[in-house]
Formats: sequence, C-alpha cells, structure tokens
Amino acid sequence: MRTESLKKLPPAIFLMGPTASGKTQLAVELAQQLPLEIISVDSALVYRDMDIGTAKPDAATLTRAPHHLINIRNPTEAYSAAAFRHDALRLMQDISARDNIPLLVGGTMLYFRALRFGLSELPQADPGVRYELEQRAAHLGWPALHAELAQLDPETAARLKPNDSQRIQRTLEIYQITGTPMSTLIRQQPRPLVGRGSGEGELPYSVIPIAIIPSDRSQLHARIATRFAAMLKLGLVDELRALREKYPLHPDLPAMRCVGYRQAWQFLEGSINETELLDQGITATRQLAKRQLTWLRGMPDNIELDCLAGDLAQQVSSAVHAMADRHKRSAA
RNA sequence: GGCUCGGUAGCUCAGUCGGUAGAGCAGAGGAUUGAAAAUCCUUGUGUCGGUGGUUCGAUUCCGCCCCGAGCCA
Repeated sequence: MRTESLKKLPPAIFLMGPTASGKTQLAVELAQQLPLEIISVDSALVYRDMDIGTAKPDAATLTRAPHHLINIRNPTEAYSAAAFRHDALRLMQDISARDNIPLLVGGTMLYFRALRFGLSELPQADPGVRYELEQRAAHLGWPALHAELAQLDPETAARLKPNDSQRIQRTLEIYQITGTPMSTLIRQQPRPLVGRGSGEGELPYSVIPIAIIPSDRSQLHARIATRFAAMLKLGLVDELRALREKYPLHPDLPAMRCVGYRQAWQFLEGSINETELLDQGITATRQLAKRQLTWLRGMPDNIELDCLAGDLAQQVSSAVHAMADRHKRSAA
C-alpha cells in the first residue's frame, strides 16, 4: 500500500551522517554524476562568515556543486527546524519542477525529521517571552519553572526533566502565547506518523534515506581530532575575532554555541588555554557525532553505508538510478 | 649516592584511624516538535606500582625493589 503511493511521488535523497563522515565530498561527487541539486541540512552552515569551524565547502566546491541553504543568516540571527522545513519544501518543489532530484545533505537530524514527518502547528519563538522566562529562571532555577509547568501542562512536564531548560522554556512560551498546553496543541495537530500514508504534513516525495555510519567509532574519532587541529591551524580563532568585530555577538547566540566557536570564544576570553581549546573542541565534536548517531539508529528505513568502507558514490548512484527508473515507468 | 613527596578508573585526583574504594572529566547508551553543532537523562571492578613481612584479613602498617618529581651532595 505504501509502495503504491511511493511510485507516484518524485524521489528525494536524504544523505545523513555524523560530522566528519565525508558527507559533503560524497554529495559533491554524486551531484556531478546525476541530475541532483544539493540542499544543505545543517544548522551551522546557514551562517555567513562562519566557514572554518563549520567545515563549510569552499568557494570552488560551491561553484562546482551549488548548495542551497548555506550562508542565509547572519550569526546574530536564529534559524529553526520550522524555518528549515519551510525553506526546504519550497526549494524541493522548484528542483523537481526543473526535473532535478533534491539531494538533502547534512547532520542536523531534527531538521531531517521535521522535513520528513512534519511539525505540529505551534507558535513561533518570541524573544520577549523567552527573555522574561530566562530572567525568572535565573532567580528561581529551572526546576521551579518545571514545577510551574506541571500545573499548566502536566502531560508535557511529565516527560521533561527539571533541568531541561530549553524545552521547559519552549513549553512555557507556548502556553504564554496561546493559553493552551503544548500537549493539547500537539494532539490537535499531530505530526504525521511513519507509514501512515500521505497525510497533510507528510513529505510528498519518495524519500531515499541514506545513513552514513562508520563501522569503527575510533576511526571517526581520529578524523575528528585531525580535522579540529586543522581548523585551528587554518585560523578558527582569527575567524571568530573577525566575526566579533563585524557583528554584535554574545556567547548565548545559537551561532556562538556551535562546536568550536564556543570553545574559541572561551579561549579569546582567557578562560581556557590553547591546549584546552584543542582538547575541548575535539571532545565537543565527538559528542556531537555521538548524538547524531543516536538519531540515525532511531530513524526508520535507512539504507546504511559505512564511510570507512569502499566507494560510497557507486552504491548511492545505483540506488538512485533504480529509484529514478521506477519513477519514470510509473509516470509513463 | 642521601633525603622528601608522589605512584588508586582512559585522564586529574579524593579516600580507606586495617574489613578489597569514589568524584570530576573522558568514554558508552538514551531522549529529542520554531535555539538542535542546542538542551537534558542514565551509566564507575579498578592486579589501589611490584614483592616480602605483621595480621583472621593489607590498597591502607613495616621492609626491600621499580618508576616519576623535587631538594641536598
């Protein structure tokens, strides 16, 4: 039943993998062999002037293989899963209209999930409300706000931990804006579930989800260490210095919480030394990779490839050809 | 060569007035609905440097040895 409906949908490739797994290189390779257009799925690559620490593809690569959704925000601005979903859906429509196949590449798994399975209809972030909540949390502590939430939205409070500042803040924000508990809103506008057919919010594409998973974690760790050391040599700290001159930044901005930039900021403030910068940058990157792998394990239907094994491009290419043929036949 | 202080989890260290030990970090697993490279949860057995001795029992006390740091020659 599901495959019947899939045949009618245009294909889209999801290329998901942890940091330092070689996604970008693979995507660029594929884009040169197939009628693909790359959409970046990365919460850090959206930022302008943050190039070294985000391992952004260089100008030559971007000319050869253009990426959508790179350099679309200033480091002072926020982006979001919802904004991504909106932007990506619009781009995918355009790409399909050009008879190309969207290739979504990146490591921000929440964005992948939001795109594929939708988001409930919830209010946008409100900086004023968030600021006020933060002030109160600074006085009372997050557990106190969690206790408050237990009165307003017991269902959501029950699944959140008392220290989960970000989610407690978000849930209280939703309540303040709408006067309705988040759990109620979600029930009214459920996210389409996997395999439930093409609900309103479900992605109108037949997705080829490819997960790049290294068979040997320690080899990924080695690559991460090498890469972060290289970023420092390339001038990550200078890049941040320049950013701070160009934009009115502070350490709580989403952009400044990115792996590498956060540690470089601490280095510039003098709270850590050069060795600590190197060590903590590597550690933070490893921890990021681990969380990304946790996401991937929980995602359905992934075609798993090992980035430490042979020619990935060949394997991906044949999977895409098969899918494209099927699509063409069903359209004819 | 002599003296002093160290040698305990992958790392930094705490501790056991003698009953085989625990923090932080790292690592691992998990959660994840407009900040997600974020935010949060769970998870600690290791010849307590080696070897003899005292003891019912030694990682703990004593002797010797090895290693490291420092001081004196």
